[in-house]
Amino acid sequence: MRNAKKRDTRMYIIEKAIPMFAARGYSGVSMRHISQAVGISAAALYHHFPDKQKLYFDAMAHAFTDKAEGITEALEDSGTPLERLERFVDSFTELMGEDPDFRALLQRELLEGDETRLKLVAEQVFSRPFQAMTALAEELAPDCDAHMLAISMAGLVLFHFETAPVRRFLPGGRAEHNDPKNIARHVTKLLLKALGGS
Amino acid sequence: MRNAKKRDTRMYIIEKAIPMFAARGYSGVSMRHISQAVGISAAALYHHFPDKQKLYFDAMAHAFTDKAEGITEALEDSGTPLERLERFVDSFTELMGEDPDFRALLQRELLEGDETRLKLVAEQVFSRPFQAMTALAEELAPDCDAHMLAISMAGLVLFHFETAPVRRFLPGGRAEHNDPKNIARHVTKLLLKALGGS
DNA sequence: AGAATCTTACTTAACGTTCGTTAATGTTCC
DNA sequence: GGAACATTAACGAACGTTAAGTAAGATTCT
Repeated sequence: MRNAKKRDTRMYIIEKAIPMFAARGYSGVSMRHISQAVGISAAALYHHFPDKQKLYFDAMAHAFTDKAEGITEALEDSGTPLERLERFVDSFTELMGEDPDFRALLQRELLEGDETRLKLVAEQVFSRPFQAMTALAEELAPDCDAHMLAISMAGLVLFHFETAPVRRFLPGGRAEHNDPKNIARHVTKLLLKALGGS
Repeated sequence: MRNAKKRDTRMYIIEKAIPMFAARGYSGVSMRHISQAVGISAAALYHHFPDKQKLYFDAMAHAFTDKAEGITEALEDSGTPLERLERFVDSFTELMGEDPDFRALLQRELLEGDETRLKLVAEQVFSRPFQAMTALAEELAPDCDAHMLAISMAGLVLFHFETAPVRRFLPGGRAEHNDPKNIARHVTKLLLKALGGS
């Protein structure tokens, strides 16, 4: 099948490109770098993508698909608000721990700030889970701004991953602080203290 | 004075380069871009810096100097632990709000992960205030890991700035959520709930 | 069925541009 | 006159991208 072959190569290119863009950013990765990693010529990339921008966009879109499902489920499943909070922290931490490329690409998008791509990220990836997060925030702390509390819940988890490379040079930094299980436990404890005893 | 002149130009280059590197990253900014912004030829840059790497390093070092002072003061001044916590959140939020380039450069360093530069950031910028933060964390919640709690305190503030470009596309996002005063108020409230009623 | 043709997925070679950097050459000021 | 600070011009390499050609497999025609 010609179509199957083409789609295979196309997907293989995307899968090779994702960690490269995650590590070195859009302008830090050249078409020749990608072609070398894939094992084809640079010109061949243009049979699958019209230009570098589209390759990057499609790679990012692929890296972001289906990332929100687990989080949304954890939030929308039955249980008390506090149980759902705990499940959210666990699943969000697990997601960030097991997919560093997703996290890096996300944070690069936040820095780079291209409007089109930010809108894609917001609407296709985070809109639904974030809505569930604000709903949960509303239940847990009606006296807080739900939007801000939802952001705080996510940031609390993400920042521990984001700072991992620098924390080993900071006083008291130990390897176990990078363990997703410990991160989830710490964040859960903190959030339960803040929101549990109302 | 020839020395004064040279240092003026050198400092002017650095001041022009900082926002460019913050916005587009190391590989997204060329020597010609910088020279154009400064108003001299690209070759003239090499009278002040041996190469692009050094220019970037010096620009980063300059962007990071004296950033920790205000935070350290807020943490080490007298007062109850809760008062110091509140002052820390206020001064840290103010710092991030008034210097977006510093924040962007910091987050780029966390992503890019060059060991030498990360060590500089850790030791020259964050070592002392972070030590004060862990000391405060120890006082506020002896049952928590102080290192992790200090990271959480910082991440709680930073993430609201980091997500600003995408939050306007998320449900419930409003402009007032980007106001440093509101961010500080929200974070303080949350942390006081978690750590205040022990 | 088998030759002719078309399509797909790739190649090598090259394009014009931009990159970081250097060389050679003024200019300015003590 | 000699540092210090700038210029213009150019280097080779790498950039994104295009052109032209090829090998193989599918499709069509007789």
